[in-house]
Amino acid sequence: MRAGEIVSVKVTFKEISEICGVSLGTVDRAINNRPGIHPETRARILEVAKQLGYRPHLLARSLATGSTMTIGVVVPNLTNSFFSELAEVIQKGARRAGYYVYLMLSEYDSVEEMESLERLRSLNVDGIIMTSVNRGRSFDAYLTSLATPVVSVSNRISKRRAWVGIDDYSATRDAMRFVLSKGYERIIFVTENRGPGKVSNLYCDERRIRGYKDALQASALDAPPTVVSDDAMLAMLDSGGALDGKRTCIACSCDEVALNILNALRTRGIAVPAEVGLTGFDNLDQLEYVVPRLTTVAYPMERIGEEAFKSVLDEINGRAGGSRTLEHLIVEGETV
Amino acid sequence: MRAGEIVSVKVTFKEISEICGVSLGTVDRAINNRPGIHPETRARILEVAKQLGYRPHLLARSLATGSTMTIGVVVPNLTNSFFSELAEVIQKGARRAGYYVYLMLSEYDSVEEMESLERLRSLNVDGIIMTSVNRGRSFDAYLTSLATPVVSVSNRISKRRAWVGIDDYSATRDAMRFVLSKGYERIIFVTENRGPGKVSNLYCDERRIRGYKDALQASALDAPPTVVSDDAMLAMLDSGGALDGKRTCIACSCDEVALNILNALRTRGIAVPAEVGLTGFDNLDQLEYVVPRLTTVAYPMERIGEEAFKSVLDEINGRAGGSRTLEHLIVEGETV
DNA sequence: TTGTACGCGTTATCAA
DNA sequence: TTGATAACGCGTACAA
Repeated sequence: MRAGEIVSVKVTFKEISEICGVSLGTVDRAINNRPGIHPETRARILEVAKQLGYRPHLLARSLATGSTMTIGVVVPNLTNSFFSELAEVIQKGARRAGYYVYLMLSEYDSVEEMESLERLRSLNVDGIIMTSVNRGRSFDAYLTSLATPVVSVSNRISKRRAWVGIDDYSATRDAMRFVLSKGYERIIFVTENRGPGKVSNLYCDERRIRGYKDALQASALDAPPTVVSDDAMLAMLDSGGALDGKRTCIACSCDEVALNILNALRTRGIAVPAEVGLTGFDNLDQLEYVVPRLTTVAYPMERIGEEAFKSVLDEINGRAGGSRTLEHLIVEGETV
Repeated sequence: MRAGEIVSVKVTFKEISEICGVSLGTVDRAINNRPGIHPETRARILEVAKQLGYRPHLLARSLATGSTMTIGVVVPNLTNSFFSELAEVIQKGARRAGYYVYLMLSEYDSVEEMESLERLRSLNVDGIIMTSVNRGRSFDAYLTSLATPVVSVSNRISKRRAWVGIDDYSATRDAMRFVLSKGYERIIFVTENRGPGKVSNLYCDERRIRGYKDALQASALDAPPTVVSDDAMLAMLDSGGALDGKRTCIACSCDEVALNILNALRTRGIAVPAEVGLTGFDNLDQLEYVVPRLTTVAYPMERIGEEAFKSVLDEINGRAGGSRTLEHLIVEGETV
């Protein structure tokens, strides 16, 4: 074995201390750059540690210190790029601050989400950022019982819990007003059907639906608000119920749904926006590649990630995390 | 405090043992369902544990057992949905087997990738799956020094290391043959320029380039193989150098690049495939929303994730992980 | 069936 | 400047 060669044997403070003829405490002082050690001793120990390929045992360290420098991130999936963008942004921010990320997926399943939280808690993560599919007082109490800072993104869990997102209500209302200003006589609101056993009554869905309804009711339109699932919307298109003469716009609760509807419309030979209007929500990166450009609601994803991380970090350090509502913007595409 | 109420105080074997008037060993037998304990004792202990809201301390457990039931996943980013799809698939597979995922991003930076690996090693993950941006014998030796199973996906690291992917060479050659069969007289191959400081000579890029070159050289075409970066390709489009009369196809090393080129062509009013052909590689889910349908190379992402996980799992359990080459398929879209 | 004692690798406190 | 020792929470081998 040559000097400097990387070795695969597990080397701990113990081996180093024996070789150097010092105590564990001194090895610790050298490795972790603590004061109260002779420079020469430190140099000698560090040299040996390097030769042996010493690697700190983070589990042992965390057990001793109580801190893991890790935050948990729980999102429904990575398929919807809203979540993968969010996860990536949080990852980068965390890393800059010396933190790392444990990623868990809930699949829009409330039980899986709870299991994820249990595990993160058992792993002693320092904090958790989640787009929660659970919510309400009892869930909030449960989170509190974790004795770990938890901040939510997008889906508000309760009034008292730190939350970062946009004003979904106003954003949707603004979008609907924009649609109405274009002379549409009817707007159908489409939400995502996530399948059996999956959570459907998400906070941000509700806020968006309310924004839609209020915008409609405040308008001169006589057509009542209509909220349907994406499945139902497709069925309506097939039955011809969607286009009954009135100038109609299909407003989707998120881009993901809007893209699917756009495909369905294309398949059926229905022109957008000539025959029917379409709007989304999120302004996903992938919209860049979709023609026609979707009219949607944009907001700064990077800042959401940053603020969410800042918020957990505050709570980790004993300060109040606090909620932040970020600004939104209507992206005037070509589908309305 | 009511019975059954969730409590936030940290509760360990010690508290439970004191309350129940038994030893730590007995608490362990009850909690971890070990034999050699009186059913009544067990029931009593479990009841108390439940009341107190006991949660296992996974760090302590891992320190004692040496196993974390966690695998590390290192990918460049989550923006390219190839990676987010992969991460999600691995996540699900791991979870089904009782494993969890620690996610790290390398940003196509070889140093960041090494740091990620160091951390995963220090966290004592049981295994690692990565789309490596480093490679070669010395890197392979470094991985071996981690004393942790590492299998690579897509980018092969060395001949001896377990790897899961497709035959990039044949896949690209097949795609090029398909393009040639459509009467194209020239094919330009475009790779991704990941920016300064980022890795560019990836294994799969190289394999695809070779497949491209060999297909061209085996053809009747007199035009020499031309490999350029996406930046350079855009410049060529502006200078008009790309379309000089010959029937040309732009073959991209991945869908991500192809989509960007497609946008560029659209912006410049160049019709696809009428004026120029275009192919991608990966068959990303998001292609579903892009018109015209991109001609590309498809492969089963779920199976790649499954096989990769199966391979690490094998190595974790002391068996040889082994490499697997999965099948690919040319997706005949509308861009050639 | 139950209890004891040691080890996992590190940090932290107190003496020396 | 250094060393010894007790945590941290749990697993495990052995003894009772």
